[in-house]
Amino acid sequence: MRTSIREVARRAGVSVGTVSNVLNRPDLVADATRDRVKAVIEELGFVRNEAARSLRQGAGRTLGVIVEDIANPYFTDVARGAEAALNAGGFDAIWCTSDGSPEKERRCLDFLEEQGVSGIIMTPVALDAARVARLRTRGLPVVLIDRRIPGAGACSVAVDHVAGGSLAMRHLISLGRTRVAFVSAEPEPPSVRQRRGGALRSLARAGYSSDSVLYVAEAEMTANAGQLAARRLLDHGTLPNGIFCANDLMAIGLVNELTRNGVKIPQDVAVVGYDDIDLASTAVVPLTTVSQPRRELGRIATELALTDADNRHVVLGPELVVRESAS
Amino acid sequence: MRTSIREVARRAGVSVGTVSNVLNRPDLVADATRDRVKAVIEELGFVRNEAARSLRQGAGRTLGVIVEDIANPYFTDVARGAEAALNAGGFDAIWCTSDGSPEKERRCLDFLEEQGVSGIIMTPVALDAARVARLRTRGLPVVLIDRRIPGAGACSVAVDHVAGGSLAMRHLISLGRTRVAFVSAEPEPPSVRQRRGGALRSLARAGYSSDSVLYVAEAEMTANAGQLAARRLLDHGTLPNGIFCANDLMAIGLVNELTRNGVKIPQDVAVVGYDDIDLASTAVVPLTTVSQPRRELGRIATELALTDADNRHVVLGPELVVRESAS
DNA sequence: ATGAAAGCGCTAACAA
DNA sequence: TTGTTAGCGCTTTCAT
Repeated sequence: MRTSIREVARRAGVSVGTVSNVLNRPDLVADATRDRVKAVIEELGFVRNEAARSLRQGAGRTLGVIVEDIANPYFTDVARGAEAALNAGGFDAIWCTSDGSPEKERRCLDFLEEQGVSGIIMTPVALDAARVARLRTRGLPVVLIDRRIPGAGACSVAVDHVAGGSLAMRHLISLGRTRVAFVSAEPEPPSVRQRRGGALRSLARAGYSSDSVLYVAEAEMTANAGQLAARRLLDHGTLPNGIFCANDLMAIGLVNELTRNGVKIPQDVAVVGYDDIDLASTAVVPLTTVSQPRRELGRIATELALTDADNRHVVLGPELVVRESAS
Repeated sequence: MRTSIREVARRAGVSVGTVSNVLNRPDLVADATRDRVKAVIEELGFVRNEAARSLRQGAGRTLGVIVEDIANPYFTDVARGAEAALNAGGFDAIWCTSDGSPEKERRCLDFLEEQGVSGIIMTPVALDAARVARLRTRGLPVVLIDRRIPGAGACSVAVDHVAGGSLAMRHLISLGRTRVAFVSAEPEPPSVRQRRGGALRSLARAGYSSDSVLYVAEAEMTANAGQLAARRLLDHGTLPNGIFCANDLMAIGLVNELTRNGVKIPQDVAVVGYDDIDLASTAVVPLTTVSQPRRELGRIATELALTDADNRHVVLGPELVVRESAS
């Protein structure tokens, strides 16, 4: 059986209230008493029962974080940024993984609500406005990463993907690579669609027709999917001279497959990724990519969640990181 | 304010006990009543307060999982395996990340204990036997992944790393690659030391001197560290003709760097990794590696945790996956 | 089949 | 400065 505050009180010869004070407002307790109680706590290895605490207080000191895919370095980096900020603020994080499934996302939300978290940070998959609105009415701050749900009162932190796509495309254009392919996923996440939109617009603005833009979509956004995309492009006949991938993982799989087939990067094809994950800089051909301030994203999300702001939307600027794969 | 069971009871015109029964033992409740209560629950979006529930019941239906490094695909795969099994058993997981820091590990344990989890699965960093023993006395099952702590009563699930290292080395030997380097980390995790031990023994058994085995250690076990190791080997003068890396991430960074420098893999150097992460098969040179049944590892850990076994130790067998990098 | 009520461990308001 | 106590929301036992 777990030792309770009562047992500590008994052994220290004080009341439960005093033990509670030692735990929560030590300055109210006389030095001698405090030391004695602390010694007993230490001796017994007492750990406060958080269930009772948050039941009593009505709110815990934990935030829920729902991540779409734990295997994707992009998400894990955002998560780390969030956790760091959160710990700094004396909070703890409860992680959940939605695995991109709306069903699992619902389960995660239920779980977090049951746990009585005092805020939720998430990368939404198929979140409906009603559910968010309900959370908001309950006084739960909800911060969405990289997506907005209009009219639900939730905050969001996002990167300007249109700008990011534009950045990537303008770089390809500056290298004279205007016969481009866009490697994406189907269904295409909103953020990726925005990147593509920004890219196409830049192409058009530079006076090039976007008719010739190849669109390759795979089922996922993994290295494996990138490899499949590369195979498809190779089979297609003539290769484009520039490729913009939906994310770095895909770019890595694609670059590897192209390299294996004797395609020279960037000479034959310039490749641009998105995210600037750790692996990007150590790829066979170090990857030119669009950097998203991921840790920062997590940090700001945490701040919004902790301040319980309403309807605040922060947009961060992406940055082009030029490496060998497109230079 | 969160709606409570009382509010549901009031609106449905029943007592709180009945609502509780609808939630937990629906068969005890008359059909009509049950439907009415369920309708109200739906309408109000009622979510059970888990704090109160587990306070009352003394134990929750959640397990704590402490992962060393959320960015390492090895751990995330184990975690996924664990979560799947756990959900199947009607449990939920609370994740924590120790980031390889003993200090943070302690915090995670405190947090999980406070949360009242009914078991802990972890990849220990610097866990002391006393702490584990205390958890065990409290009736908390503790399952360690890939490490044992003698005499604390905790269970463990591990892969036979000596066998794994041996597998890798014997394969290199069969390819005639006996001038080998071992790429590791400093400090060297026990599991990696075992792999190296197995490898060296196989070398000796095959009648080769292990004097010439190069030992390269970096600070981490990341792709970046692998790249640094490759640089070191390149600077060293003559390259070995076989390299065994402590894990796939290092192997990937190393293979990339070697490839960039015109080293042909496997012709000039054969490379073997460890883990068989997703990226291994799509690497520029698809990676020969030792596969650990990671999901399985997670699954078994969960089972041990849920059955509250004592001192049970499961050892799984690794498997050699031959791909181009050593063939 | 349903209701009434005790009590899980803790915090905070109040009393001493 | 310390003690006493109500009550957070729920489950469960015992009546009805």
